[in-house]
Amino acid sequence: MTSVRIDLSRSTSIFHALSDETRLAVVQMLGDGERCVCDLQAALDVAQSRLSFHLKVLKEAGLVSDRKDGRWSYYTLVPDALTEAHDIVHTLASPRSAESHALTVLGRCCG
Amino acid sequence: MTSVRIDLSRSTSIFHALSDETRLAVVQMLGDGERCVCDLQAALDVAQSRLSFHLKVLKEAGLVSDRKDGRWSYYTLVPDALTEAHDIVHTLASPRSAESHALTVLGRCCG
DNA sequence: GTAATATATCAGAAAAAATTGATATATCAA
DNA sequence: TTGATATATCAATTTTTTCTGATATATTAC
Repeated sequence: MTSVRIDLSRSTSIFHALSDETRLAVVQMLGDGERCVCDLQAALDVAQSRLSFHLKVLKEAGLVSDRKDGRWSYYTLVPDALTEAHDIVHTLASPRSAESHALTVLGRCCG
Repeated sequence: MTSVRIDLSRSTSIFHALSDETRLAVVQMLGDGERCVCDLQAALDVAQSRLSFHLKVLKEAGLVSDRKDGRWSYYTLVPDALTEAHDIVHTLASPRSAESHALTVLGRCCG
């Protein structure tokens, strides 16, 4: 199994992005595929500037990406980012050398 | 594959607990096994009340448990909690019905 | 007993994150 | 062109989180 060293701040950034109910709901909706902001807003019933703020947090954490088409912005999950999050959690659950404070990701654990 | 419905607030609580470098470092150390607070403090070089605060956040999220023995408190990872975190992330990466806002955990994806 | 140690908790300060309402920008429709 | 729509951003405020220093409690050592 490959082993990749990552930094704690990347990990906390991802977890922080996932630590809010509105943002999790967005991620959940995007799990079904690309959505425009207007659809997210209609489904989640949040103020427009607030949704925009949360989308920015997700984007800065690398969890979603966006593209513009006409008047609409479409957001999509970045599949690698969730895989990364998955691997980090998996790694946290596994023992490693006590003296190493750098987090060593163990690599893909499932298909 | 079994499918368990969980709530968003449980998920955000877990992710919030993991969204801090000190707390991640603690989780990492506990990955090797139980540690007393004094050992964590020595290794992480943080103020005592600050470490105590972070341990409380982890404990309230159900990620660690503690036991008292004489003057010392020992903290351990709660293995089920990391498995739960792992499953939640795994679930987030998978499509599900758009109208369901409850997060449906797909179940164990790897041994 | 007294002193030292390990830890938790508390109050206040500081820092960070989230919310709100307003405004700006671009695009499209009429 | 005028007006409406989709979205982003900004400033001000509010809320939440974190940090610090002090104090409290229990345990053990002397």
